[in-house]
Amino acid sequence: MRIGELAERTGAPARMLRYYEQHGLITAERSPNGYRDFPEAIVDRVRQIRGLLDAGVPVKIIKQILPCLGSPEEIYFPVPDPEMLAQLEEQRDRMTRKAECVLRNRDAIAAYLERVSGTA
Amino acid sequence: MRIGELAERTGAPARMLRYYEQHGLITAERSPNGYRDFPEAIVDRVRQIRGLLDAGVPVKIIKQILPCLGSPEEIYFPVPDPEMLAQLEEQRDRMTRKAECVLRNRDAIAAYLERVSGTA
DNA sequence: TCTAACCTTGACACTAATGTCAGAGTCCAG
DNA sequence: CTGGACTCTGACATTAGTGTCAAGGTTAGA
Repeated sequence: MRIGELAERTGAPARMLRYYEQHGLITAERSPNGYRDFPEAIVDRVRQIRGLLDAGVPVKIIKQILPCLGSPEEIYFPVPDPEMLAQLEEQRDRMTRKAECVLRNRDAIAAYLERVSGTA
Repeated sequence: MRIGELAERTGAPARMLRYYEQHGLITAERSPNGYRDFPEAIVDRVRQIRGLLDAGVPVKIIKQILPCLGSPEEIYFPVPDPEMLAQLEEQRDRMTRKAECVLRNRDAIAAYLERVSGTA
């Protein structure tokens, strides 16, 4: 599919799709006319990227962790570089803390809303 | 306490503390010499701010939700503005989705690490 | 008293993620 | 075959969060 359709289906502006491609988050074939040609599967990938971005995970990190997610059959398990493994472990723990923090504060908001609605 | 001590105790550079003050996330008295004078309680507040920022919550939102968290006895429950309540509800749901997304991807990383360590 | 360490404000720079616009090529539909 | 819709690249603008530096005031200690 072309970039317009992908944009429409994912909600990501075409500008961002080019940006993601430029930064190696997604790849696209090129039609003879130079237009990007995305495979169907890219839709989910873009949704995942958007989710991670929205969750505050920066592009650099997403690029690192994307290969570990989805389509595991595509992965070679290419003698995992120990440095990268360390980064992944750190990232995992970081995301744990991040989630905890978000949930803690969400609960605080929820509690506040409870109190207010109870008062009303 | 002065800004240097606060910076040291929170890990936030003094530059950022001024930034937070400028954006209304924290407040400080002023000593006669013009130096900021922070109360003890600000330490936790700054830690909370840092946590939220690290979790990808922008300053604007933090400013909105901070009054709802901590020290509830300080809050007047000032006829909660319905528009703000709506924003808070949206923020709560947003944070739920955010946490889910982060956890989902963290689990994917964890699973990957499991596989690799199992293979090793 | 002088120096070092602290504080002040203000300015400039940078990165990440986006928006937007310009100029040019492509393609379909009338 | 022409106009409108789509695509391409590239450049510039913007916002948030930070880093850093300059020029100056304050203060504590040798």
